Amino acid sequence: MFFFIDHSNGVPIYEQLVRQVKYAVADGVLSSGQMIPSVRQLAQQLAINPNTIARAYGQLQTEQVLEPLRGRGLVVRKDARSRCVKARSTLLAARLRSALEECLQSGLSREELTELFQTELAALP
Amino acid sequence: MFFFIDHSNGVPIYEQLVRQVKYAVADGVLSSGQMIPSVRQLAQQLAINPNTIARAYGQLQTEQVLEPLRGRGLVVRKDARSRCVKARSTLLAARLRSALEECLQSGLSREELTELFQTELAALP
Amino acid sequence: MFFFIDHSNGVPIYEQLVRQVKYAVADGVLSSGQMIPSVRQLAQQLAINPNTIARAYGQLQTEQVLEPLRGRGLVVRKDARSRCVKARSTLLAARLRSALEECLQSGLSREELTELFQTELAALP
Amino acid sequence: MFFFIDHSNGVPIYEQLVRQVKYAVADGVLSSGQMIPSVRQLAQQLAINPNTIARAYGQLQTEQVLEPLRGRGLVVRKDARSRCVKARSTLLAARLRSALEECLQSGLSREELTELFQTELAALP
DNA sequence: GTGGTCTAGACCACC
DNA sequence: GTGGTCTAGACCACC
Repeated sequence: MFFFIDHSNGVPIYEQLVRQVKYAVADGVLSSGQMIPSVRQLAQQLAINPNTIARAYGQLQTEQVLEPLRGRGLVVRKDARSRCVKARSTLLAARLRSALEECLQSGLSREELTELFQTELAALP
Repeated sequence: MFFFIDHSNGVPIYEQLVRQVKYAVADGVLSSGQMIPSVRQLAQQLAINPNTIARAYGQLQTEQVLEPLRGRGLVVRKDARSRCVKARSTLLAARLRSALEECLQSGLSREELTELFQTELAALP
Repeated sequence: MFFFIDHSNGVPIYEQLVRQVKYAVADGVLSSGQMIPSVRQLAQQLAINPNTIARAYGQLQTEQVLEPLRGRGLVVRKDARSRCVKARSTLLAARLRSALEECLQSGLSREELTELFQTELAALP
Repeated sequence: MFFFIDHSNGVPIYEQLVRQVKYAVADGVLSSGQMIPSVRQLAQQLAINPNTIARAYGQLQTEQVLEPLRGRGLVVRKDARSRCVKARSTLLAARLRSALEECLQSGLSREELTELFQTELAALP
């Protein structure tokens, strides 16, 4: 699977999972009707407490991204993609905006910030 | 004074204070030898518990940004600025980088990301 | 457990704990991966406020001696020993040096000081 | 004068002064009947709050090391020397002992400690 | 007046 | 269960 957990960045693990599932659906990597890994399987794979996975999956059901397939597991809802695309925009914009705000409040000029953006973007794989 | 506390963003208050003091020193808003507000005074002004301020000030001493004038208060160390400029770069770069990483991992292309950056930057005051 | 708190020597309790944990790791009494007592447990055992323990544990994380297993507790980092050996040397040398300095500045000769050292060392259990 | 104040070692300034006066008397650098600097003069010279000097001098009177010379200042009592020699022994022995105790408790062997002692002693001016 | 430490206890996220 | 943060308030040394 394609989930990456960062144990050290302070973002709750279940929250990282929720986001990554949404991103995968938005991006089409996970498509409607597709089954996602079982709680146990993913817990083992990521070496994470099953409760944490369950919590993420629960939230994704509440947010109408996943739905249970009677006794067999969870699948991506067929109306999930547009919802996830929207969610992704919102989440990313908010994340980026708050980083930019901190930069400007720290005294960085817009020019310095733009330069920093380009440097960092270029440095990413 | 020029400190703004966001009680809702999950970042610990003492951590927000530590950063903002560093930014202020880096930016020259606080300069060497200058006294910073007393624990009690700042606590009252920000409506925050004095212990929380003291914790931030303690950390800033450990990081050699502030030094005590025994019994009189805390001042910015004379060698603090370059240290804070460096710290600011590190902190902001890390913050921005992790936001960009999330954007790219979510499936956004570099072009979309650059566009998002410009939109968000333009929207900020 | 093997921690001893001296409430009367002026050294902050959390600082005594930080040192003793470092010494225990340096000495191999605590080894990598080993869990340390929980905040509440140690607080009860030493009849100390949990906050004080938490403060010491927090500092030990900052200094990369301990790391969290989220939701389960704190363990000694696997690279902590060499760090603690170094820290122990530094701490003890500084402590001893400052005692020796005071002795010499007081007018004691090196011979008298050496004699005092031997007497005191012999008197210790 | 021959007083050295270390603002960074945590020992209260007045306590440093009290000790140093006792050491000077014990060592014969200050002898009976000799006047010591006035509160104001010493405060200015050491760039220290006069209250702090006054507190140290007060304690030295209580401990029968100094006595007032009606309206003209403080002098070393004529019976002060033996008292100070005794005090010096006690103070230095206690200081050294507590350093040695910490060393042994940290896991250092007596041999390592003796070696450390010799190294540190040799390194002092 | 200043900061530093500690206690007591609440609340939180995570597991 | 775990640690982390914060509030409230006491007490201390120092100036």
